[in-house]
Amino acid sequence: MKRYNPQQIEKKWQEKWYKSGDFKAKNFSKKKKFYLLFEFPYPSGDGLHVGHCRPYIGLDVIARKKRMQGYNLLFPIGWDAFGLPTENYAIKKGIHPVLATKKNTDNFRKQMKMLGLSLDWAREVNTTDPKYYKWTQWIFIKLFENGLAYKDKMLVNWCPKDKIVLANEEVISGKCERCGADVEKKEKEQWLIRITNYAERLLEDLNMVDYPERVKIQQKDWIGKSEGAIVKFPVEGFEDPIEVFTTRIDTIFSGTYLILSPGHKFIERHKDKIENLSQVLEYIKKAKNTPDIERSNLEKDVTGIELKGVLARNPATNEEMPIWVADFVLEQYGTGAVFADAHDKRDFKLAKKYGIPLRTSIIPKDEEFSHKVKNLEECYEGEGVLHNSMQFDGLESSEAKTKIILWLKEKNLANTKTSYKLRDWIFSRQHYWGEPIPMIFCQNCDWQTISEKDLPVELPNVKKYQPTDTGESPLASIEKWVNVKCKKCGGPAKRETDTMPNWAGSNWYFLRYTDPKNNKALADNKILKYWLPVDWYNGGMEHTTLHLLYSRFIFKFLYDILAVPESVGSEPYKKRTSHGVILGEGGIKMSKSRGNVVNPDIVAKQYGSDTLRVYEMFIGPFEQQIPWDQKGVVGCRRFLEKVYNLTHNKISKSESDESLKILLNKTIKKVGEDIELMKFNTAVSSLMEFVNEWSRLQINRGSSKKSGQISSVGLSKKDFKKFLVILSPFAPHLAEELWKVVGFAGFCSQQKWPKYNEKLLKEEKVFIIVQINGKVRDKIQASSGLTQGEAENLALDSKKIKEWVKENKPKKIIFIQDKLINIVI
RNA sequence: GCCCGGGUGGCGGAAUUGGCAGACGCACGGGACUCAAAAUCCCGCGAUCGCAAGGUCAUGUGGGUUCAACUCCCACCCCGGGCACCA
Repeated sequence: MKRYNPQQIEKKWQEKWYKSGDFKAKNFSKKKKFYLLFEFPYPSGDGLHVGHCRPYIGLDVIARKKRMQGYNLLFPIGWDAFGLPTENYAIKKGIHPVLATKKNTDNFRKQMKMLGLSLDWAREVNTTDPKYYKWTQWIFIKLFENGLAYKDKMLVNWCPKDKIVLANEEVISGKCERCGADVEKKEKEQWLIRITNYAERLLEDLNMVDYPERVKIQQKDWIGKSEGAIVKFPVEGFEDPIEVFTTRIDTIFSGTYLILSPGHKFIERHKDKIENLSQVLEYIKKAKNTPDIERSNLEKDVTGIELKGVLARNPATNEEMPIWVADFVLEQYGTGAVFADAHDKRDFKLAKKYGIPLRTSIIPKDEEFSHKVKNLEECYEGEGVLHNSMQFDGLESSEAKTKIILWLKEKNLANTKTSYKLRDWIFSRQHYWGEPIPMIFCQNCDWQTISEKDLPVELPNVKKYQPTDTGESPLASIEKWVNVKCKKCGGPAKRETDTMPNWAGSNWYFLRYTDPKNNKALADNKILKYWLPVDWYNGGMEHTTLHLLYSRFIFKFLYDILAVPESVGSEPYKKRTSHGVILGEGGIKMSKSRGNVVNPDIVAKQYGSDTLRVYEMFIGPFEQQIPWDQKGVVGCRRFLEKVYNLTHNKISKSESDESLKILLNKTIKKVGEDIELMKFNTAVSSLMEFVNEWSRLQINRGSSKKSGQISSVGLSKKDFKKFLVILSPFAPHLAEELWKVVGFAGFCSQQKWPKYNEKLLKEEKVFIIVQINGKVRDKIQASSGLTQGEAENLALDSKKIKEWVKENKPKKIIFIQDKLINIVI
């Protein structure tokens, strides 16, 4: 008997598949299109580990099934290859990043082919390819032309170790996302993108898409919409009032002082009126130099300083209010100023510390607690009933909010206002290995775009890839490249030397897949119209607030400027799912430094790619984190061997055994539904159950093991075909091999996905659970479809039940057909 | 602090959404085959009492709803993730 030898089988089928071109998507095919997408990888020097493989395999299972269901499937692949790791590697080894990228993508490609992924390799894209980033630059130019890209001097997050400006998104609790160093603040000119213009649409349009609820919630939280009011606080002897954003205008009557952020322009503008200016400036200087990590430490004592010599007035009470500066008030949010009262912990703390008067205006429901609040012993931040609030006394917070706004609005002292936490997107990086920003600066004519015909602005060769200590990119040192002529006045001008962040290329790559070779547009309009939107996009949870939000934004922008056909709609991804990370054994993160990385090449070499695929799907719920278990792999190998051994014989029966036929039907239904829900683990286990049953049946038929010729019992040719087809998304190589061995025509991967027979799902014989008072006491076999009366008779007839019931009369009987009967005594 | 997940055998996990808790796989124990081992196959495998039939207890903890709770409600504990002075 032949032995299962995946190493031999797999290579052969991979070659045949890729040669046949079966996985190529066809533009404008009459079949229904389906665009299935996973996040394209960053080709690191370390290669893929088993964790990366999980989403690829999962989506490949879906892809193979969809194709069998008759879809014209687009399942593409590409490389997100700009970025720091490659640059750092270049710096360290002195190898050009282009070469390093080539080496890494070659390795990734080899690994992915080894997994038998049914990708369309003809549409491969690479973000570092000038033909690709020409269009990334084109998008930037369009952003600029539409007033969405601008340069501004600002305090940026500066990583002193990586010497790079970080986006807010790249700062994780005050530390650099990449290297973990404490992030500093530095003032720099930066390109920014007005993503904030799209805040409302990015929020609102979440209603149009099928994303997991937690993804939507994270996006919503990140956008951080809050509705409130701008209130004007007049300042004694000044024309301009201080404006304050608040969501709690119901507490306005307790506002006893104002707090400004250290960078508030009021201070600079009215410095001559501030009596203690030098102390104030010192405080501000200190606050600005405090790293965010310390500023955001809630345990920390609050600090502040009063602006002596200036006073504001509460527009509701008309009382005088001292003006303070405190570092916990943020410049970037709202108006950079707040009114302070007893209903905010920080305001409360600050007032207690410096003896600023406080007053309450909200009473909580709890009576004992409300005493403490009124006596200013405790700070109450919630909503409640108003007091100390003149004509609004006795109102609930929610009602008071609308009424107070109306009242102040009439006096022109307030207006409703919506605020967002989302900030504009810092788009410059001072690094080599990124797309050059296609802009030129002329002293006389200001910033100008590079003409479209001169795109791409290719990355020039440099001697050193390190960023400079001044924070400029290494491009700045190439004078020949930097100095150009202004296209307007012909005078001397300079190129922008900053490059784009990683996200630039990944914002729109899924558009390029539809038409990867186009050199007239980022993609042809008709082709975009055919393929878009992406029907199903899977990716990691870590990209929810970064890549997913950015790419939705860029897509909306492209939609607005008609670079994307209108019929497609303004959301790029119809459905989003996410996968869980695979952890090392023992549940710790897999990482090179821990030395617990499992290489798929080694697993595949030992057990075969199909085993690796099946195991990665079987290991646990797809969207959940799961530790790798090397010992567990063997179970999947045994399963495939069993399939191989069972079928490596003549399959000749014309009709399957009834029980197997029924089970096969159930399995077809279960596997199909589970794949759609990404419940791959239970799909695999139901395939295992089927194979176990089939195998058990053969052995019971008394076939001789000695002869090594297990006669094929139980499964007909027709049903065996169906089985191979539903197995094939998980173990495509084995399915293809057996397809051929048994002598079926064509490729298994080209077959139709089988339909199950609804009639066969209902079993004729069922087990009915008999319970006494909700506890299982017996199971009775009966034909399906029994009525309550029939079931009752059967149940009460049973010996065991008789013993339990004895003389007691049933008080109540609950009956669920074909399932359960519960006798309450 | 706030917002999401999650807690089930020795382990990874199932459980049609309120109806047999522990499918499937690993590990482990016993047996068959073998001179022997590996491989393979069969049996067992939550705890506890019992020779057994069978009983009792058990899904993080404590309460509740229900004929019936892993599933629903309330309170709490623990683990993972996200946000974090957002006015």
